Amino acid sequence: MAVTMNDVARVAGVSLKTVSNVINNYEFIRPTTKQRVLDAIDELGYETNLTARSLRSGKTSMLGLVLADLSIPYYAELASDIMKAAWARGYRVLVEQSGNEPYHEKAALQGQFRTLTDGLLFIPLALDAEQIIDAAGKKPLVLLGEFVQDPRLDMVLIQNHRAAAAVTTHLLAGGRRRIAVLGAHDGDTTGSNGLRLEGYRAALADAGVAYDPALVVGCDWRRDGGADATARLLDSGVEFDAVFGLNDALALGALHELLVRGKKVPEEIAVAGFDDIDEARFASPSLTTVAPGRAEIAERAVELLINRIESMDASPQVQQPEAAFEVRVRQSAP
Amino acid sequence: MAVTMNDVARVAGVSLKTVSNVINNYEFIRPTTKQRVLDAIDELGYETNLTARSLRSGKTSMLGLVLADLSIPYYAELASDIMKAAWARGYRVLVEQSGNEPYHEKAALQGQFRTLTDGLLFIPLALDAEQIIDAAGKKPLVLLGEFVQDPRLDMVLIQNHRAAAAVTTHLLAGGRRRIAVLGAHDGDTTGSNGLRLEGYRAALADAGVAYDPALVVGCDWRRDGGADATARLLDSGVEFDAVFGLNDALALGALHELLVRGKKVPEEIAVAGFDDIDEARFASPSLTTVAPGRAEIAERAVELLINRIESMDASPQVQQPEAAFEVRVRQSAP
DNA sequence: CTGTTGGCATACATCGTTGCAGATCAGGCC
DNA sequence: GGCCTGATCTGCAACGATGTATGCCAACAG
Repeated sequence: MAVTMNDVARVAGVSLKTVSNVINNYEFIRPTTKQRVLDAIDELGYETNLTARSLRSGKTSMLGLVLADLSIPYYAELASDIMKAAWARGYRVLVEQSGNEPYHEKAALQGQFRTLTDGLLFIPLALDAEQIIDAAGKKPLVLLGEFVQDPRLDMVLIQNHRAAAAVTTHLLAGGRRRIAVLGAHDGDTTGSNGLRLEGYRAALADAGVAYDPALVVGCDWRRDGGADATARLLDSGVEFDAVFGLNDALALGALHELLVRGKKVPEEIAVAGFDDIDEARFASPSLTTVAPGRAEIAERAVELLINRIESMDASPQVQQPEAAFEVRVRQSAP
Repeated sequence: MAVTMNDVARVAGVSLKTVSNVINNYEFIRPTTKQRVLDAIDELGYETNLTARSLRSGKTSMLGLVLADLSIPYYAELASDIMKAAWARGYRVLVEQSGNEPYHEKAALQGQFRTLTDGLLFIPLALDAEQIIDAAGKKPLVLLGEFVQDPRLDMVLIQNHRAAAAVTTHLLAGGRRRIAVLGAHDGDTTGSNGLRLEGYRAALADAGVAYDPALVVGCDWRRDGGADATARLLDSGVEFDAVFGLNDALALGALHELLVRGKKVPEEIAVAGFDDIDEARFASPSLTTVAPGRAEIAERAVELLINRIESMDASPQVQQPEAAFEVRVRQSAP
């Protein structure tokens, strides 16, 4: 039913392969022939069947992207950047939502899904490095966001530790001494939660402020997690003059809860987050946070992955570039 | 290099076609044979090459989704729902960002991209019905969100008019009489902007409140558009006691600007939006808005599209189901 | 006139599957 | 025994493109 190269060839009066050559910009084609083919393509409305091309060439020109859920703003914004970066290089992106479940993450790493892509960008949340290495096939894989960090894997690093320290230092500079942390448990040292918590502790130590585990509250990295944790903190009677949400969703949830409880932000309690999602600028008060270099992360990750794809053999050396971060000071913690 | 059915067949000691039959759950296979094949698949780590299957079968089991940008929360949340609905039916979703540009929208409708999908979900922003019909190929197409509405096209309808009227009525019931509208120009009657504006006017008329064009401010449907428009409104000296953002981003932008300017919300000025994005619940004050039935829209659209795909010939009748809406009353306009 | 070169076009095999049309074989029935 | 039925398995030809090898012809050198 669809128009094929064969049809075009017949109309143009050339062989099928010549049509293929025209489409692929083969050098040695007489201009007149080329024009005849192009006219035929136009006339018939021919479009190359990418499926067939993929089968023959072994490349799909698609990248897989595995993340928890697009309804989470940080991932959505990152996905948007990634798609633009990939597009600019002639690749499309096939998104797979893992829902943060190990089962789905593993399925995405192994599953048939992989046969549709030339390589995979993966934001691991539930699996650890060992499991990822076990599950991953031989196709190129680049990790993002480093809940996981491992010398055997390509990844683009967020400077969790230093960025978190920078935010904490900013809060300390504002005179805050009792800074609550939302989204980690006392003792976490790995993953984004652990690294950010460590950054926080390092900043405290630098400033000579004591670390109080009572100020550290674990919860889901979502708005309602942040709100709940803040409520618990307030109810517990622990004193604090600032809240550091380990991501913006947590901070925004905290902000909401504080305002509901009649606390003045930032006068009584300052609030800071991590990620600089769009929403942070428009919260009331606007949210102080740290931008982890999202666009740069997307760009680097896509670039790294495509390099791996297009030169499979070369450079077996693992790469782990770091993105630059920047503290964005706004009203919630001036 | 990759393991193929042929390899599996050799190991299992059966024909290639039998392997295929096992994979496709062909009925008449001796259990022992089936087991032998499954064992071989396991042993070799065979995975079906979906590209080859697509070529042979003519189906890709992928749906295209064209929207402006995933960094816009409403689209991201809708995309997430659509992907889940599609997944549940054995389809994947290939997202294409149009950036709200006619050129990109047209490319997405026609381009080679379509050869990778069995059908398309399309949220048109820049093209009108005529252009869409011209550009679209013969593959199934379902429109969402109806900036465009046309009897020749399948689509899932948002009840723009009635939902906007309901929100307006809610504001009126709260005693507001000077309700500013952000995101439409006086006189708009088509598209989401026009339909929502008409709903607003209808509600005013019902309540016997005069319509004042000075209260209607056009702008980009984004947070900063809403903030700017609100600033202009305040500066212009026009009196108003409520703001109705034609989507939540506008309303949140307005909310932000009002608070920055020291206005009390909702005491002095009430704010309401449209979409019920996640963020609305966690704004401070939380945002009154109308939920257009996002999950239902996603579900219906995917269902409709897949029905079209799987029975191309049947039911040439255009379908345009309507999703149920619901006003969500929160603090910004109690 | 023959041999070589280079531009241009073609034929054929092939990528990994699935649809179609048998082939084979055991069991049941007359 | 011959024939039919239905379960089980197989071979061949596609799907629509591209890589490789090669053919053909004009131009040009010897």
